[in-house]
Amino acid sequence: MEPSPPVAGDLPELVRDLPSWLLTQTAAYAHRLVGDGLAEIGARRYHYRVLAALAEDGPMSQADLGRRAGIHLSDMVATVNELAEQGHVERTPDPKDRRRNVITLTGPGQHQLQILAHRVARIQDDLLAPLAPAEREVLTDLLRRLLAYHRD
Amino acid sequence: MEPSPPVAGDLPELVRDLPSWLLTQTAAYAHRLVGDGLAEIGARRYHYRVLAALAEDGPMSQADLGRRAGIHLSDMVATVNELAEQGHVERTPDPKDRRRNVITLTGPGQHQLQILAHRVARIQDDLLAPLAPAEREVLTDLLRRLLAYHRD
DNA sequence: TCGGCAACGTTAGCGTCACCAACGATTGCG
DNA sequence: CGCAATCGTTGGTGACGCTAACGTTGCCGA
Repeated sequence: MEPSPPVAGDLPELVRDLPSWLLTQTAAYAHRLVGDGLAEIGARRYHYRVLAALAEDGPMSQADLGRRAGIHLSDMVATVNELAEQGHVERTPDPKDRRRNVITLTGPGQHQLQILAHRVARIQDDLLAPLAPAEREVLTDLLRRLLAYHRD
Repeated sequence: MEPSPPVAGDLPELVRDLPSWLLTQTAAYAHRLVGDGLAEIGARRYHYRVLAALAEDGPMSQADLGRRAGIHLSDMVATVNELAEQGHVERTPDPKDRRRNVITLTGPGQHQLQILAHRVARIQDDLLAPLAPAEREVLTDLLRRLLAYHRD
């Protein structure tokens, strides 16, 4: 379902300790944990992002939603299709602007978001299992700063 | 050349602060930095890993090399092809075992490895730019522990 | 000694993720 | 009023790591 992370147990020294290597490897595990965890209940990462955005900001056009959730416009089509099929969102034409679809979170969608959020939270715990609470704080803080820096 | 990292400037709260999100996002930037940096001189990540493995352990079969560098057997074909075309490795049939190719690092290959290693080191610096030396240590330590844990 | 199993290298193809290009339909600005 | 921009949609790209299949070659036990 998800590609496994690279099995590299013990790479060359010149690679093993590179921060970029450590980052991409741990990210691969994180990615798989989340992907598998969501797949178990028939969901995807994109679903979670979209539902979260809708819950926080209310109904909006497909394009706005994509921007809000960091999902490419052309990938929104399938994502909204899937969520609509599952009954978690509704896609209705905007009468005020007939180019647009308005995407609305349904009741079941709100419930699904809770389920996904709960599951995702548990996965974070699995991910950070070997770290003490204070260390988890340190890690997320460092990553947040790195991310902010590179986002410019 | 490389897919850009997700542009998500300001995702929903339910996503923004997840460790798995921070990890995969920073990893995406790291990945792109390295990929772009190597592409500028006509190299790939795989090239660096293969050359590093050869430099450390000497000539070996294509399969062993793949295992050592954490590269799938079926991806080794193209990788070795490219490196051989560039004259950085040599692929010779093993007279002792005619199933095998023995891959050898050439002189120019050693030189190329130095170039790549230097470039990669500079990229690590770009990546960690916003962090103080001590913080960099903390980050790599935490990541190393995460990785060791999930590798089981 | 030889029959079958295992390893090697190779080709082909998949699935995910994020992307780009192009298109018709619609809107809104100058 | 016409032209540019936006919206949703389709189809395709490229990197990455994977699986499946196949012919060749080596090895080991009966």
